[in-house]
Amino acid sequence: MNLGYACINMTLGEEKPKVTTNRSMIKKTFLAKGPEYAGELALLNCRDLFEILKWNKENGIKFFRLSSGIFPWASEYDIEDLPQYHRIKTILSGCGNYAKKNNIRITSHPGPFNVLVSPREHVVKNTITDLTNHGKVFDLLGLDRTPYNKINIHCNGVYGDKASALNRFCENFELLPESVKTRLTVENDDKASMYSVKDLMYIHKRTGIPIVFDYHHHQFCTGDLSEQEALELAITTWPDGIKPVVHYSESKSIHESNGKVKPQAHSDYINELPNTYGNSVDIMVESKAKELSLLPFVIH
DNA sequence: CATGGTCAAGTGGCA
DNA sequence: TGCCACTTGACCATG
Repeated sequence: MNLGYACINMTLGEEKPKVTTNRSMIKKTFLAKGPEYAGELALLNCRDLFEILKWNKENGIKFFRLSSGIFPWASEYDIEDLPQYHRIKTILSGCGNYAKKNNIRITSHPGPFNVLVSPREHVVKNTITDLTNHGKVFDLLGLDRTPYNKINIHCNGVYGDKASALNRFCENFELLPESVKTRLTVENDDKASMYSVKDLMYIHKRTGIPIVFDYHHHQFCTGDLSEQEALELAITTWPDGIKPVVHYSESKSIHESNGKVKPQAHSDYINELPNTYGNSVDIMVESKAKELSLLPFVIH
């Protein structure tokens, strides 16, 4: 079992200059400076990715979620056309080799704007663009084309007709490139009206993609399954030889005894690890304090 | 140099 | 109707 954290390393983020893979810019700046400047930021982001991977190795952390912001404004240009492309390619290749050599699992979680179930054509088109860029970056890293290196999304929409939406997911899945289809996973939601693990089984049966079980979300959208039932149903969707991933976080409102905070909000730290009921999984911990929150649980 | 207002994208839920 | 939360705070104009 490996514990992972998402996108940001707080420790390195406090160094000067700070180590981060999230350099970006507002639209106005992108329009003024163009993809060339985006490439400069991407190059720095990629260099810092290597620093974070080294930190992870030195601190016994073998699971990390890559930021979706590593290439700012990636939807507006082709990564291959950046003037820094060859340098970026070399660096990412080095990052991927380093991760593989040290058994660091890298995954990603593209944002809520990715809506493969949308009835609106331009939304699906934008989704395909963003997911394709994630697949490209994973290919540049030389990561496996399997859900070991997953690109994980939510459905992100119901439109009052879940069955139709699920169908659109499966139809639009076929429009994705192999770099994405081979890595894509889908995660249960944190709203009762949305998709439980049970709902997502329809997608798994039609496309074969695995389901990521989120413990925290499950509390708000059970699909009438117990935690153990939902977890183990999700686990059945993973291919042989690839350890399933689960997401774990604790409720901020419980940590702070504050009823005003939405129960869905994540806490800074975690008090415990989830019950895996004896199953072997990798656990992505989603907490505000990032790597700091999992250090107490990491065995060196 | 610190700080606060503002920031690409889609959707659902809530005041 | 408008804000917030979600993958993740970070950018940048102003003082």
